[in-house]
Amino acid sequence: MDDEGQPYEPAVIEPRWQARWRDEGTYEVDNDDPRPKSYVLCMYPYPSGAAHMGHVRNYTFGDLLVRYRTMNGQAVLSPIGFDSFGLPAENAAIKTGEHPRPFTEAKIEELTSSLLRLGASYDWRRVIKSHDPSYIRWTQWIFLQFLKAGLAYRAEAPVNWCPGCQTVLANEQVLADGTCERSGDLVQRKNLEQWFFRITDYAQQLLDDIDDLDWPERVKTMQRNWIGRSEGATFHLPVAEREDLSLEVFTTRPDTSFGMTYAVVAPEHPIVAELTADDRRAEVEAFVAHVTGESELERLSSEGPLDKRGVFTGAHVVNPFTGDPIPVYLADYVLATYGTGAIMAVPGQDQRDWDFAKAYDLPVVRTVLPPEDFDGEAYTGEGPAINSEWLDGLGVADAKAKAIEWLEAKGIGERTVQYRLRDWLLSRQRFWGCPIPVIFCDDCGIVPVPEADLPVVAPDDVEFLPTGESPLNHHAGFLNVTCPACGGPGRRETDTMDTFVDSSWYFLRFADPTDDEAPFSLEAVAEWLPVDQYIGGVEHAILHLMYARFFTKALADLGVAPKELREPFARLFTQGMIRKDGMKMSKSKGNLVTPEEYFERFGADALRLFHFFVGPPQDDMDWHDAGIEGSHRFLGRLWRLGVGEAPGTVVDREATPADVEQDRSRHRLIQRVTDGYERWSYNTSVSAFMEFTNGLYHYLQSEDGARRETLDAAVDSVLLLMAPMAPHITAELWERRRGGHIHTEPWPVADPAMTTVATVTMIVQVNGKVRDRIEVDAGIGDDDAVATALASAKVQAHLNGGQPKKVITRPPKLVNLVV
RNA sequence: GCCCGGGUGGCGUAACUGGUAGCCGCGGGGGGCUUAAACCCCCCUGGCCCCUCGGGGCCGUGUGGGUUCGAAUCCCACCCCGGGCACCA
Repeated sequence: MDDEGQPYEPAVIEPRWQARWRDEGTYEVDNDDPRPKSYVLCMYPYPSGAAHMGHVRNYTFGDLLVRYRTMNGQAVLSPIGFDSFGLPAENAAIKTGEHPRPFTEAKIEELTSSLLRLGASYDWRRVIKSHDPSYIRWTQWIFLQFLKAGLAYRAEAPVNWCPGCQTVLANEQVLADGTCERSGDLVQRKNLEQWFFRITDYAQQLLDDIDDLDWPERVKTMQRNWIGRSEGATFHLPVAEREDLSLEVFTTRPDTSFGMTYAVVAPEHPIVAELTADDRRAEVEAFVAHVTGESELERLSSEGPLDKRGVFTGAHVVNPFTGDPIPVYLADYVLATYGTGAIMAVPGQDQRDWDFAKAYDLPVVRTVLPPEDFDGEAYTGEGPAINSEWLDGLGVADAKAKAIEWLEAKGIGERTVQYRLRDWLLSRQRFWGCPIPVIFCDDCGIVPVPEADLPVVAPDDVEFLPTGESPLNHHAGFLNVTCPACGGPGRRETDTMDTFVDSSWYFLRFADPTDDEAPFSLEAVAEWLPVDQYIGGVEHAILHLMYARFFTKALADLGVAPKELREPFARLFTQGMIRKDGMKMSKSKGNLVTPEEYFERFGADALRLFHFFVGPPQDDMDWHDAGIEGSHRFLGRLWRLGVGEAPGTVVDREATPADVEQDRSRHRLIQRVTDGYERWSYNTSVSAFMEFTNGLYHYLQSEDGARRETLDAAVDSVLLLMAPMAPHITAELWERRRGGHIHTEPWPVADPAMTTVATVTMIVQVNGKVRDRIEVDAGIGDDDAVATALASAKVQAHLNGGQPKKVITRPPKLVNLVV
């Protein structure tokens, strides 16, 4: 590039435009904006410092949509916030003794500057931070509404205790191998008083409403599986020789009840002590002690011999179907928390029951006739009932229905539905979270903090203990309060909320972020919600999305949110993960790649373009930066076109057929790119830009040169179409060429008359093999197509003088001659 | 084990409803510009074979079958990779 040229310098132009968008409030929208409304939201980030490539990918996709829809004349709500409570800040505090707040705020600053440097467009007036007292206040207020409505409750529950984090974990935070997702420690089991949200009240709604969501099918399936609805029956098995006692079981296969040859109870089940025969007591107690002392890992991984996993109680219950007494066992694989904590065992129809029966030498009775060629053990398939008296001959579904009718008629059981979904345990024994706003009083019990006293904010003068225990437990000023009900001495709850609580309503607050009368106004939420397009990582497919859906439904039912608002996110897009060397990119693995160096070397536009180009946005990608330079190179080509420094000749003339053809390809580009943006097919859109730009270089260097008017229209169209992808370079070139602000220009529209092509390459096949390609008129008919095909010497050579037996025509694209 | 995705050049990918497989880019090769290099511009680039150098033939989308005039695309079976769930009664 010579000194007189106008070099492409992203490091100069990008910050200038970023400052301008922020200072002018280009992407600020008011709630009474008259344009059609659209709400585009990327999942708000945990502020861990400067952005990494995962953030870049997420916010780049979101930003394209915001800018694209804005150019399409919509008022786009595009807010950003920070999920700023959480463990990393607290762990840092424990290490350094510094309070998590300044630490967190510094991280927010860093992340904000990365987002700005990326060119992401937000309404910066609406920023939300979970740890901000004005946000804490309303999170606590919502908690109190849930408490009032019975949706929040306190219960003693076996919990997952992480010894490393000194805290309780939700089931979701325990990995499949029984370790803590954060610390990697082995999770233990412990009984503690904890706060829960009654999400199970909404299990059926959460399940039903999945159907209407425009979400990836994969995510919908995960949610359905997580809720895990199963239909069946619960019924009572009277304990033999104990008039007063019965064992309640849940089964999905009441049709197989005649084959029930024993029953199994969870070791933690309250009935165990009463059930156990005296001569078995020692052994049973040893077993229970062993099982409850087991870590989650040991208990779940017990795949070995079953004879160590159960114990006979010495008691019998009566199978109400046969009237026969059957033995009762304890086994570690029966869960106290699912169903009734006890099961009927039908070894003939359930493989696990079969295995247990074999290990303990218990009888097997088949109640469904297996097919003749069946050579397995338990048979779980379809077939007529056998050995089942009045059910014999019925198919599975009919037998189920009849068995349930019988149970209900006898008054010993009923049809029931069970869900795998558990209530949401939200207590965390942490400091850096939203305090749970209740006070314990010896006289009044649990007393909610009066709404006027909110927010309850953790004190600053605290000392972080190396044990990891929350300093709130030792802060007298925070701990000791007067009971708001009786004025007597009270003690504050020191647990804080799971950070998923904060993220369960932030998208509502964005509609009305400074409201100090309510978490948000009904009107503001009605204007913007549901979110039209939610964008985030697939790792949040289950928990965050489930909790946010629950909150939305509960808040709507409580009248806090509009009653009609049943779902928070109408459309969801889950982008793929970025991996490095086959591993998930994460700070803890130390394989984070940050965008800063690329901003410097190639610019934000090149990095953004690379993310669009590298592959389909929903696919996982392995990080490699090989393509970024290519994106930068392409932007350089665009730049030279834009400033008139691309090689070739430009002339003023009346349009020649070649000029018209060039302009047609411009219209096809508009069509192709617009379609690509709608379909999230960004990689193909970039490829269309490159193809088109290559075409312009050829056009310029062609013998006749480029017609100025045609060329200008082509370049301007590319700039407009690329503005959502590469907002800085397009804005800069537009301003230099045309004046004004490209991002407030209307989206270009293709002229349908100009998107068609005059001639098409027709392929001619002989017996399905391509033998010739002939340029034909796009409007060619069957007969002409065949005639053209037969006229081809190449085709004739392959026909060997014979006549085709069959001719398939798909004019103007194809003729296939079959000999 | 069950439920989803996905296997296409050296690499990332494209091919929208079955109709030219490999667009675009990376990497590689060649040429131009330059005193030189970088940048930039142009051309070539799936494999094998033939060739009169213009081209021609065969093979080719994880494997094996099938449907069809025609299959990367649809069906069956299998292999591999990724993700989710996993004693849920």
